[in-house]
Amino acid sequence: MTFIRAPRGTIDVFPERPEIWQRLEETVRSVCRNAGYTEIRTPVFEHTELFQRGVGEGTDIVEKEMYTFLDKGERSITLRPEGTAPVVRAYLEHKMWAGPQPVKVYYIGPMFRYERPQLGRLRQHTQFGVEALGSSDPALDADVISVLISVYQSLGLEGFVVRLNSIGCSVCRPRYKENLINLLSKDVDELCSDCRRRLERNPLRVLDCKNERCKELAKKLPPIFDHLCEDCARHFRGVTKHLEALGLVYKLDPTIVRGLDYYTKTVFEIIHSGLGAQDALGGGGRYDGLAEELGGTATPGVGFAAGIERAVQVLSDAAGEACEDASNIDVFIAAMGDESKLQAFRITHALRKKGVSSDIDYLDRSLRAQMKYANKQNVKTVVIIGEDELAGDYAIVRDMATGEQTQVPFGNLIQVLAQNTTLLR
RNA sequence: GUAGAUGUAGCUCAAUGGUGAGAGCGCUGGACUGUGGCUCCAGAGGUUGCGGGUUCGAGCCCCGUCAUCUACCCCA
Repeated sequence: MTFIRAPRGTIDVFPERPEIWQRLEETVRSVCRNAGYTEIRTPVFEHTELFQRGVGEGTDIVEKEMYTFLDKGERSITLRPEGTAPVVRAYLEHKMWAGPQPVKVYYIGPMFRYERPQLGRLRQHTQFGVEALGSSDPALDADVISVLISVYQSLGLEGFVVRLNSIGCSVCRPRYKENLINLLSKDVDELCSDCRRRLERNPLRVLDCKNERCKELAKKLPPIFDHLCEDCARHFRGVTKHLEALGLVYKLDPTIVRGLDYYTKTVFEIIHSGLGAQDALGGGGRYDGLAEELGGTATPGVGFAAGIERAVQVLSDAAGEACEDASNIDVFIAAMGDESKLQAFRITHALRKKGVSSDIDYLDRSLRAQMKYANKQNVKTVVIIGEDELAGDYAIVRDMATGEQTQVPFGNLIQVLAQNTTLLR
């Protein structure tokens, strides 16, 4: 019988990491609340069609990365690979367009993609994100971007860069693509094999190829900024104007494209050098055509998604081993003998009711071993109870930092420990 | 889907094709019948990922397979 391991591309979060996760999630919630976003929780699985239509048939996500299966009712179900399409689905399904606009929501939850795992890439990972629906105001694009930045700033993270681009709309993007194809087709033989494929499927991707020769050719190509239609150009100027009004630093980058079909106009990424090849902490953009694509009323929207695991990675690198010595409990009660142990059990539970975290030995260990254990747990105060103490109606309270011990009558013990603990905290 | 690297104790790693596969850390116990950290002693813990092959003999060489890591494609 072989041992069952976690499936490929999944992880257990447990050593010191949960603390970073909690801090991150709390920060996301408070920053979002502060900016007027309310939480939305959508299902972890949806009808496969939602992603086929929303994310796009030609995308890698839909083409080869979805966890899709038939349920017992023969429905095709897919574990959500991303959060935007489900949120837009919920917006349409609950007729949120009939209420006050814009609708600003945020989410935190697991996403699933069937990929080969590597640094910063898992099959189940967690994203937080926001979506703002019902307005095409460029100020809203800037609002969304500012939330993303604020989360990392609030966490004290440094060294991230925001990259910004516009990929136009259904009017100007096809024209630009056509232009690229014309310009590149005479150099087809010089492109790498990937780019030759890209030229047919998504010419914009040639712009951010890592191949040296392709980069040279890409440099000669005109940036998309020069080819935006009047509407898109004006919108883009609006976004940069609002970012600058907040003093937010960004880098214009005509090479960023995005892997999902629904993006229009604004697209952006936030990257960090400590992440390896997958250097994006998060990314997003505007998706003015998505609601209609899903069969609903036309509704503009803008949002982003960011990876929790990736943020945890850079945060824990930054923190180093600083947060190692946190203890789980305030007071450990070491006891010898059946009667003392029963007394210790009572005291432990009485302490917990007072808000003092406390625990006892469950392995019938010697006093020495119990002390050793308490020390390993970084407990600040140990209470010692044996026959002598029971007979004398007191307990020994030991301060583990100084080694000082005092005798405290059982009658005062709870109160003394409670006071002690608040002082030590 | 493709490529490379790596699989030996709980962890990090040793071991020219040759005796019974070792060390450090960790864990448990003891020296100290009732007092942690330091020190010393002892103990537990291994199908060398799995399956074949070559060989008198394989942890080591060969083939296959699985897993992990990193990278490509692409993305959080």
